[in-house]
Amino acid sequence: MSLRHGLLGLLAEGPASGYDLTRRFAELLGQVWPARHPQIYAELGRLAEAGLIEVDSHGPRQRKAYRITGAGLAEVRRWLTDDEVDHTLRMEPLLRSVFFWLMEPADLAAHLERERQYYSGTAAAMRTYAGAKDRGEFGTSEQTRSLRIAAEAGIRLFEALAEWASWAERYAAEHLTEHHSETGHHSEHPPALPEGRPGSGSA
Amino acid sequence: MSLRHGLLGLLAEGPASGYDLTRRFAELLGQVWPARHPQIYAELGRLAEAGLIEVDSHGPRQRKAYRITGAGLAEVRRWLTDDEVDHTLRMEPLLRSVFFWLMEPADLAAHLERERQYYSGTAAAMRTYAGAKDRGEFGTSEQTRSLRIAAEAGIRLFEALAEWASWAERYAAEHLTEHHSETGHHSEHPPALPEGRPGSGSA
DNA sequence: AAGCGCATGTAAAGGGTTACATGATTGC
DNA sequence: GCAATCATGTAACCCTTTACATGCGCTT
Repeated sequence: MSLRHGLLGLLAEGPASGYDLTRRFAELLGQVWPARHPQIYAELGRLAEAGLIEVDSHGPRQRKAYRITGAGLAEVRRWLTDDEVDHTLRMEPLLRSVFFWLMEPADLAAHLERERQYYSGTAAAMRTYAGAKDRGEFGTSEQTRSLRIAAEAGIRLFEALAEWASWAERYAAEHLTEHHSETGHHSEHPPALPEGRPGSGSA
Repeated sequence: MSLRHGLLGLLAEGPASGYDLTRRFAELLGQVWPARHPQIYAELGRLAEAGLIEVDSHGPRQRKAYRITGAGLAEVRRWLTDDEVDHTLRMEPLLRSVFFWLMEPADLAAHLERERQYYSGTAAAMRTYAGAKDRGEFGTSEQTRSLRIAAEAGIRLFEALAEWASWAERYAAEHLTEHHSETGHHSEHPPALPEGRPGSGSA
């Protein structure tokens, strides 16, 4: 459960309301840790009850800003230094790639081309953003420096994916097109499998 | 909900039991789409009820293998070609990176070094695996080719992350160590929070 | 006064993990 | 016979999303 710590981390920069945090999460963290407002409001309630944050001010409309407490700040720091990193990755596009052999070559080529464009577009947007930071357009605070590091990860990740998609297009064209019908028709049942394999190893 | 389609995709290769699929998910897909056995058994039940898979055979012990149906095969293919790709990424290590400014420089350096090792180790393991595939050690079926493409994504992704961690170590040493002390000394407590900014916009 | 965007929430359902429970077979 | 492993499942809980609901304040 990292949403808790993500919220504490953002609040470490200064007071903010649930609404602020929702937008901040979407803009800044949406790419690596999505969170919708109901979850954020609920978590803020729990954080307040645990004494890690407290109400800072009430503003116009029903606006309610929270402030991090000493205990809260200690807790983010404990998380950052002591808690084990969870390397679990969940990425639908890569799950799909395992099943590319089930696709028609033409569909696969189109798919990979769309993916390539998506990744390189995202990488480009991040590169632009990082460039602005490097020119000091967001100041030179330590928060900004951290964000610059995060942006660099995004750039490298999405560039790697764009290059992968491009590589995969070529690889598939070479290795995955067989005599595969030009008719658009394909066999009802895929290659029947070696039956059984009850306790077989795999990989 | 991609677990459903992941299971169908694996079953497209041939009949398998919940137990087989659990291990297959862990070995093959654990890195991009984790799934535990209770979730898998539950989903298999739903898939069978929906007519997308059916019981193929009962084996020793209580083993119960499923086989994909024509409707199931059509459904995976529909997913692969028609369903929009969900690019949502969830990656705790990158979430953390946004909050690096809250860490002691020494702790951060240690953290980044551990991360670098983790990523380059994982990339190396995948490279070895891909090499075996390239030497034809797993045959030359279309399934194997697909897996080779997926492995390539893993290699590139983890290599990119390893290089990022290495870059971040240098960047942090240069930009994130306060007055850039050559003394190796740093203050006990990082910058006290800028108070205030109640209703401020963000980003 | 109408409409939009701000701002906060609740309810219900879905997806996913952890812990618990149980029985069958194989190998020693 | 005993232990290890195969194999399946249930129950409870937690995390996350979607849909619904409401009210305030600003602009036109």
